Amino acid sequence: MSSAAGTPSDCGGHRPWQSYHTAYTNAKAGMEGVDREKVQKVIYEMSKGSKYFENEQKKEAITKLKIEHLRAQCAKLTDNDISHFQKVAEKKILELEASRDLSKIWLHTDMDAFYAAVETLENPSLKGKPLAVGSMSMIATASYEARKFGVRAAMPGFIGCKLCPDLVFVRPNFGRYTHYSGLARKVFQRYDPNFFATSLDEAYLDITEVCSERGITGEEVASELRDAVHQETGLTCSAGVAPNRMIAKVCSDINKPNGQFILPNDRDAVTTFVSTLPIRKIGGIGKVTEQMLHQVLGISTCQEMLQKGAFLCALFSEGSTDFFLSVGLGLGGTETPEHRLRKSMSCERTFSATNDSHLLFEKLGKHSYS
DNA sequence: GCGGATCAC
DNA sequence: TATGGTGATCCGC
Repeated sequence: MSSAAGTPSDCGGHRPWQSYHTAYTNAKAGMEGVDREKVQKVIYEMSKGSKYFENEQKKEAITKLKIEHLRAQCAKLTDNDISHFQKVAEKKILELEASRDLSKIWLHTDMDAFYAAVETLENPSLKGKPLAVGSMSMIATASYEARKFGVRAAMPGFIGCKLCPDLVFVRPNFGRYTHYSGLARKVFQRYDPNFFATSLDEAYLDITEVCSERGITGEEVASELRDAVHQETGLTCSAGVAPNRMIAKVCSDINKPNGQFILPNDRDAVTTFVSTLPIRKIGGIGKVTEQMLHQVLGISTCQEMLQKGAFLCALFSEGSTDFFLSVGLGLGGTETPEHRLRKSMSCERTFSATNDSHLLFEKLGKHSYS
């Protein structure tokens, strides 16, 4: 199985910070000129030895085991197995291709550094300053000025301070974000009354109708909508336009902030787009899945999902392979999903680590009904 | 079924 | 000093 050889992981060497990757060490909009090596080192130095760090390492060890297991399974495959799964994959790809729908135009919008932008709007003295909305424990959103220092959402504030000593902190004011979110949604409503929001600052719009009714392109709708959002909220947003939601979401990130990217409803355009697209850009593929697919099968781009289709079918569940092959074809989300009700509600709070059984029993008592 | 893992925001 | 909260889904046991 030499074709599926992963990259040798050069971990635990003399530059240990290079192998410590957290959710916020990823490339993101606004991080272009950042000295990644330096940021990595600071994060590592400040994390090293903490309980959090230990837990991260434990989780990494589990991922490593999973990868070993998948590699072993891979090595067991006979030529017969492989040609069998090759046929399975080809059949599946044909089925998926037959389901391709290029008749819809989807738009994904994403407000730029939303919480930080709202706080700056409410308090203009913050303009131009590196700003973190959150606390010393957790940063919810970082302004673009802060991102230049490597400060990012989901990073603990004390590390942000180390990276950017002049970092200004503002506590989150969710009432404000809800208000501005409502203003933006009023705009979305005009372009698609059935639009659906995935968070306060993101939404998907099916703009097929508005395009055909007004005889305008997706690009024109995106410009107009972003203009209107700016007029009515004072905030900027970015947009992506594509034949399905999966790709539209990727597109909205390309020219962030205050930009847009349009992918035409054309099969070639879509396949060319996914041919070099890193799988990590796709919603649903996170740090772990990326590592597994890369280190077991050598997959980095969406297109490689198709080339390694037989191995995907051999190693993963039907649901997973369907998803992976769809990613390879650039398919995903053309129908408007039916409105679904929330299935659960919860409320939790983290308390500081303790071994004190008295404190723990007290917590337990407060939270039990009996 | 349930709990753990993964993912997103 | 210090690494979140909420909701969903999938998978293996």
